[in-house]
Amino acid sequence: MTQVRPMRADARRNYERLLKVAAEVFAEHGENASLDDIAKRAGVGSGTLYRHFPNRRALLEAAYTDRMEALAARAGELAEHLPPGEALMEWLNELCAGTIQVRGLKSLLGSAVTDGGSAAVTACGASIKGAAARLVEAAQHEGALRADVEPVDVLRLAHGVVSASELADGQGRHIRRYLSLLMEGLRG
Amino acid sequence: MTQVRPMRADARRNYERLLKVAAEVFAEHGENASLDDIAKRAGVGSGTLYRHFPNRRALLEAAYTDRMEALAARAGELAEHLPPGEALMEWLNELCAGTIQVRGLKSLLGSAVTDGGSAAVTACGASIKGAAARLVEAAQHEGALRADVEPVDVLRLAHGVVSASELADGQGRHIRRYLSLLMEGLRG
DNA sequence: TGCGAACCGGAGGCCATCTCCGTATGTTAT
DNA sequence: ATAACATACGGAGATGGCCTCCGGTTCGCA
Repeated sequence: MTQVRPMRADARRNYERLLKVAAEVFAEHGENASLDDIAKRAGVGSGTLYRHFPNRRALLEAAYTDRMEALAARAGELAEHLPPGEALMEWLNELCAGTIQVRGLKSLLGSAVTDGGSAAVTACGASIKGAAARLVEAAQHEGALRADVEPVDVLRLAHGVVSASELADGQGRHIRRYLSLLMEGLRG
Repeated sequence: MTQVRPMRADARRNYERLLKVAAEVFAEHGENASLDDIAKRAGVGSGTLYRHFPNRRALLEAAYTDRMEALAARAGELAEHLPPGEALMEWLNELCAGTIQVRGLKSLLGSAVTDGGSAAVTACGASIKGAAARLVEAAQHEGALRADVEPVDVLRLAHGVVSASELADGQGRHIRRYLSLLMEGLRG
């Protein structure tokens, strides 16, 4: 999957700048920020942007891969220090909080758990799903979670909690409450 | 609130055509359908559209008022024939199903339960909230619902269930399941 | 029938997305 | 060092959506 030939130096420079700027702009203005504006702020023509990232989603994904991976890694830490049920709850809480804070992350997490979407399951989407699966299964094994829900259901419902919370205030003050309501239902 | 002078005949005609076409187009293409396109399909200049409906939201609201009112009225019927808890569940189910079927209704229902949004609470938003309040309070009175949730929380969470369900398949096949999970949590 | 008020239509300004291709720059071999 | 080639750049411009503005039309009333 690595390039046969390494990227040209200028290409690599631009690629990196775009990634950095995109992360900032998406976080500030949300996932619908102007791509031309991102290109401009990166000191690059729009053609260059579209060559590196064929569409908005591709750029969004590339810009937030690291955050997604961090979130996935966080699941492991929590699993070590907390009982399965609490670990799941805490992880979902951090996931939702991150989703609200970093505008633009939401649709990315959403598309990671979409069925009929683009066939290509992105790497970071897989990480998140893997992390969720481990936490969910551990919780189920311990009886802290009903057996008839799948990890992907949990992720989707967490996404739903974020949506619900956004209606309330946009700062995520209701996340914890809505999430514990949800967990109550998931407990069985 | 009624017009001092009745609308001119041509104005009324156009107004009505726009409403009809808008309902169709929003249902088909979602809330982001092209307004110019709606105007064109209604055989009207875009100026005319914007004169009657200053912005997208206004048109959306006008186009779906009847559906919203029907949904609100449905709450009363269900309350008569079912015990409170089931009535609420069933009503939420119909609400969510309608939200998915008629693309464009979702954001309308969403903004009805948004806090920091436009100050003007629309009439149909109030109807929906009233209907929800009655069902929720009846259910709480009977002990079928925990006492520390407000009607608006329930509506927001239902909106969240729709979001979750949309990630799954776009036809709402998971609504019932997700909703009963939610209700489980809301029961206390 | 004629007049004023009400209303219409669509051209056009603005902004965003995305493509295309002449030009510039990095890279490699000599 | 330099030539020569592949690679990448950039920004003009096509397309399409939003919304405004105003010359022209139509309606309704006397």
